[in-house]
Amino acid sequence: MKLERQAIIDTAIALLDEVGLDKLSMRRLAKEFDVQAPALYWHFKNKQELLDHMLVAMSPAELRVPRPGQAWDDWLIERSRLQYGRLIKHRDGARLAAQTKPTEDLFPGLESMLEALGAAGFAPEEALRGLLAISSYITGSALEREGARSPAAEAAETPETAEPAGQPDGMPDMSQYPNLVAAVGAARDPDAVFDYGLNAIVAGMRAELEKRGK
Amino acid sequence: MKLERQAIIDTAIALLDEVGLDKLSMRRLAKEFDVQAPALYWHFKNKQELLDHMLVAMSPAELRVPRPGQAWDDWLIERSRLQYGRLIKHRDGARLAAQTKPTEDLFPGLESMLEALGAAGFAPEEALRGLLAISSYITGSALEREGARSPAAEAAETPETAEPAGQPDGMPDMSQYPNLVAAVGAARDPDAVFDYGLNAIVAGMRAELEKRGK
DNA sequence: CGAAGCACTTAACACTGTTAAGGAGGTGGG
DNA sequence: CCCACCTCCTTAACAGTGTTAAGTGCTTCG
Repeated sequence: MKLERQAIIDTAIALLDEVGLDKLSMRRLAKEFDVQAPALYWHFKNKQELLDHMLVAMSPAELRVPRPGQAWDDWLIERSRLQYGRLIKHRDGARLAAQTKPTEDLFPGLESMLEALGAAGFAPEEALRGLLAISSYITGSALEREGARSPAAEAAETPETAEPAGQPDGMPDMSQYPNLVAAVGAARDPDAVFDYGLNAIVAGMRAELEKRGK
Repeated sequence: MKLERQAIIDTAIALLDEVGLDKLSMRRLAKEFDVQAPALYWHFKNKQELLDHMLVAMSPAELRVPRPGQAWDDWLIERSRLQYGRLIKHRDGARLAAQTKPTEDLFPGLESMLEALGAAGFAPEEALRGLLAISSYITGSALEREGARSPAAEAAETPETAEPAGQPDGMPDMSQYPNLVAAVGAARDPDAVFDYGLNAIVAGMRAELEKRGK
């Protein structure tokens, strides 16, 4: 395989899916190209730069603008879902996003989105504020999702059938937490939780727009 | 200083503020106690366990329940702000939260909150869904905030030099991004951005409650 | 033919988390 | 009194990390 910038990025992403972020080392990545680790430093000045570009490669370039005739809120939700999907599609994708500061490669996409929202009636500051809130929410949700499992979901993992066996060691006494037990179902479907908050933020933006429209 | 579990956690947090997450090593922490690094492994089975407890120590134990007479939404917002504040108060606090899965130490707090929301009329699943969304939003926002700076704010400075063999982008020409430039002010005040999304999610919960109340 | 630059190698540095084995200090029991 | 035991820490070491410095073939060009 040829050793070029984009090839390295792609292979690194594939390797990330395979071994996870912790085991993704320069030496391990170099091995994928039958090359010594320092060779990578000719193409990237350090590991962080490589990670940055991996994240950019994961971020959707599509949907920077609504489809023809699509309402701004439908488009925003669709795009956010897509971005969320990209993050959780790759192993440790959110953790990667967490330790990577955004590069200026995102500027063009951001600009297009601001323009689209501007066409819908938003002032640039309003639009950016909404986009930032959504962006934070997306990475936070993806993070919580891949955090092995959310605490409530972990509680749900106790098989109902194991009840007579008593509490397995390490498992706390769930009867202390009746509300939590009753609520566990909500955490079972992380996509629903994500949509819930996403819709709320978009609704907030819509309210702002309507109020100002009057 | 005595070498006890809680003392280690507290010192580790202080050290985190001082040197940052990347430089927070077991050897460095041990030095704070005039002790060799492996001594810490008598108190914690590994570094991750220590990190977990650091995060718990940062999470607010107060406000698990509304003040007397306080409306549920005011309480929820206040508590969320508090938690957000705790995260950004410590250096790399959000990054720490990002690489730490929640432990069951959070169960009691969660249970109290579910109970409080239940008293306000929420079904357990609704309440948990809202809390999870808010929690995601908090860590995501804190993360984005400490990510040095938001992309737009970064655009405001830009003392960068050109890349060697990179894309022909060269120096970012900000005039290409008029909307972004116009919106930069919104990113200047991250607290306002945070409040914006937080209010939106809480408003979503309120709407759900009112709809069901009719 | 020689210079220049690219793309890589080998060797090494300064770290990291973590384990194994052992030793000092105190406590309790026979 | 002495030996065993437990707690808490030490020293030594392992396997691995990101990263830099110096050197080596290879291609391309003047």
